[in-house]
Amino acid sequence: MQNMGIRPDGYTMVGLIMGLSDHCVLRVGETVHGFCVKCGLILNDHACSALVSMYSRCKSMELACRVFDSLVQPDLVSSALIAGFSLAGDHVKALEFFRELLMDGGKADPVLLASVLAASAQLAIVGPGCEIHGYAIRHDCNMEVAVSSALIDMYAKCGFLEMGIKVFKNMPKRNIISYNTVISSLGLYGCACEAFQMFEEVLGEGLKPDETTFAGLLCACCHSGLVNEGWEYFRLMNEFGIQAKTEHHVHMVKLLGMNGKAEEAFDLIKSLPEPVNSSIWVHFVVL
DNA sequence: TTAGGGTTAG
Repeated sequence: MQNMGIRPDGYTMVGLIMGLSDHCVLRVGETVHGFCVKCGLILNDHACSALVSMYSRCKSMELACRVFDSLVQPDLVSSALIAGFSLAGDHVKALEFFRELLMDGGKADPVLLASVLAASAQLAIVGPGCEIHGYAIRHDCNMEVAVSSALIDMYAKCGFLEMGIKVFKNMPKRNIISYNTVISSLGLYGCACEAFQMFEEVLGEGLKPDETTFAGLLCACCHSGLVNEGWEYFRLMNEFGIQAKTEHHVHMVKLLGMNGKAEEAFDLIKSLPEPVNSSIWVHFVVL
């Protein structure tokens, strides 16, 4: 580009950084960032968020914090850093930072709320989740699909499935993620029939089930020992054009193995190509 | 005048 006499600007560099985020190429990301600094390119909040996000995805929180600390007006990039901590597995820090943001007079939008709710869910402590729920109600964004879905998951993971179901029932609009969340939650609590009903609702609503929907359904079958239903959903994936991944096979192997069908589980693993089945054998051996 | 951060599963 430079050879053609065209000078890359902030937009070009951010485009590059965003592309890198998905592949977690930390060294290249650092080079691009260094180039921006060297050329004196002014990066605004969107650009800095992209940088913070890129470093977070690479689990390089020190560098993410360094970008954040260099900001004159850090407020607008806080969300990226909070999401980053959560992504890097430091949920406690994500919640601490969120609290600090609010205490400093900052505001949280639905995207940030969904992110901190996910952090609370991972910690399985209902207190912060409830506080965030209250904040969402006060700021009139508890009905946002992402916020509600994160609330369902948070309540379910904290041991309050009923509360999660209540949130789900009050949702004015649902997407496949909301359904997936509730299907997985029901499955984990051993409520397979209710999870199956939810799946029927997905189809009735004209939504397209995805890999996660079936992972939730197979997990539900596994928790309730429903072998026939498990096979049914496993085969149904094909009809929806979804290829079974490792997690689907793991659920099936566990389901079969724990219900006296070790031979079927063995045959299922054997039918898989070499690199795929090696990670699944472990689950068979554990059984 | 284009560029950020988000919810399920694993």
